[in-house]
Amino acid sequence: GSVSDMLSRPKPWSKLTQKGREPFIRMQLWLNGELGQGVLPVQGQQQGPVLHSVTSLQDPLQQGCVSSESTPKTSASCSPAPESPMSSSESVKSLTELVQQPCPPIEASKEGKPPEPSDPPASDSQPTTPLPLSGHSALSIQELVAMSPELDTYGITKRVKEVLTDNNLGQRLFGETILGLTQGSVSDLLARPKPWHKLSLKGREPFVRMQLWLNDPNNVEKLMDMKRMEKKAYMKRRHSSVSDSQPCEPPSVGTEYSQGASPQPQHQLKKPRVVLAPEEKEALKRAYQQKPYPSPKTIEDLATQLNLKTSTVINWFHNYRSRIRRELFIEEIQAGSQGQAGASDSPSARSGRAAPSSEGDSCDGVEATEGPGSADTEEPKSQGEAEREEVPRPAEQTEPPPSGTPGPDDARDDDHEGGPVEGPGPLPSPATATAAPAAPEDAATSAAAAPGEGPAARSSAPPPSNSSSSSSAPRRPSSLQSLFGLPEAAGARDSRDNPLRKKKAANLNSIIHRLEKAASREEPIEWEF
DNA sequence: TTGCAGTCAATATC
DNA sequence: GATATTGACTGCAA
Repeated sequence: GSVSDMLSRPKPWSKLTQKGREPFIRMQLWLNGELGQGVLPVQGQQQGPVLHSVTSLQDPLQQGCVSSESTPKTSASCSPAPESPMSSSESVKSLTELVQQPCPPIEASKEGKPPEPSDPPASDSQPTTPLPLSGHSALSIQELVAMSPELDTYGITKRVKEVLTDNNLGQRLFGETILGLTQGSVSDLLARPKPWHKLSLKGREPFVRMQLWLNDPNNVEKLMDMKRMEKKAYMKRRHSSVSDSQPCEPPSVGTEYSQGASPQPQHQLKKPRVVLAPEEKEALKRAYQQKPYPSPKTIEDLATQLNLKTSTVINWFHNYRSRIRRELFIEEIQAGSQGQAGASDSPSARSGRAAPSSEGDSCDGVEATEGPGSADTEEPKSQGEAEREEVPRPAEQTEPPPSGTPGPDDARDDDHEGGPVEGPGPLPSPATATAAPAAPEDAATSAAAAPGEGPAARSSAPPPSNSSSSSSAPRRPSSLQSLFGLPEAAGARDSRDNPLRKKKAANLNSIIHRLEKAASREEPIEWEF
């Protein structure tokens, strides 16, 4: 409990008593690998211990050791520089410099063959995950991450994208070689980087790796070499398989399967990927608009109505929530850059242009369509998707309770009280649902059940007409605005704003949900919106 | 138990 | 062929 508390709500150093500082010193030492068994007598070390490992880290990096010289696996070539005692602040500072060091022009040099990205997770004593490109030992990426200053994730990804495209390097290669991630993850990461402060330690790792890679003067050259080698290997394989007449390509799955004889295990076990039909997605989205946090009952109902597995529905909600959140992050960065306000985030914000990952569908089609700044960056491609998504805006339905009532339950239907969800059959019309905020379940599931239904009708339908409705309608935008620091300007009603508003509203629901949870805990909490 | 972050990997799209 | 999307999974924290 203490640990949890300390990790989530650390006090500033200056406010800590001598005793209170102790755990932090221990943590710092532990991060540096200097605290082995936890038996360190810390008393009186307020000055902060020496962080040798950090100092040893930077040298390899600065010396271009990030990726070892040609003979890969020999970490020897990059032996860390001699340690020099350094105070923690000094260490951190130099690390900061290291990681933030501007990225030098990319050019080529010679190759270092990266160790396979699939480094096994390390154990405690042998600090973990070596930097992919590096042969150098001493440093674990975790250490670097832990000590790393705030990085401009957006800027980093932007630069990485530039370098990759400029040099015609693929995400797959980059991901597998440098980050130890798959192509899809890389794509996602590059398109939708989260702000540094929203990232967990693990989530920061790829960014630190990218930064290090950017700082490596030979980065491109090394990747190029990798590429060449891959190609060679590929050709080789090809040739050999051709000459063997029996290509090693996977046998047609279909035939394999039909053979009852020896059903091949590996393949068999693979579950086919579920692909949700557009109507199903629409229905789920509608349900989400109603309830971002549906109760198990609602989920089940949804699953039944859509003929999906409940786990699929659950997963869908998880993914959707989390992706919506991410969309918001980017928008914060894009939109908030000037309005310091919401921007909260990393300095990254500055670069106004965003490479908005156009995915129309992915997150509600929510992206980009905001009015002011982004009009020009708009991607027509997603239009269609976004368009069809005139779903009711979540906020309209799940508006935050005007007063501190139990209202927030709006965002989550814990109890399913309202619940005449039943009947997979003809469901209550969406309009009904909307009009009856009191029966959230109903709303959610009915939303699912009426995919084709004109959402417009609903969106235009009077919002939960409670007393505040009339005033709240116009008011809502502004509250959102203050929450997110995003301009909701004039055209608020303009349909073009819909996606953005929906997204914001959805997030608002989520916040409400969390607030609600927090409220029940009665602990002081710092909220970050 | 629930929600989330991070990721994989199949599939869709460019 | 490269990149984007997205359902599923793992591990962790509350």
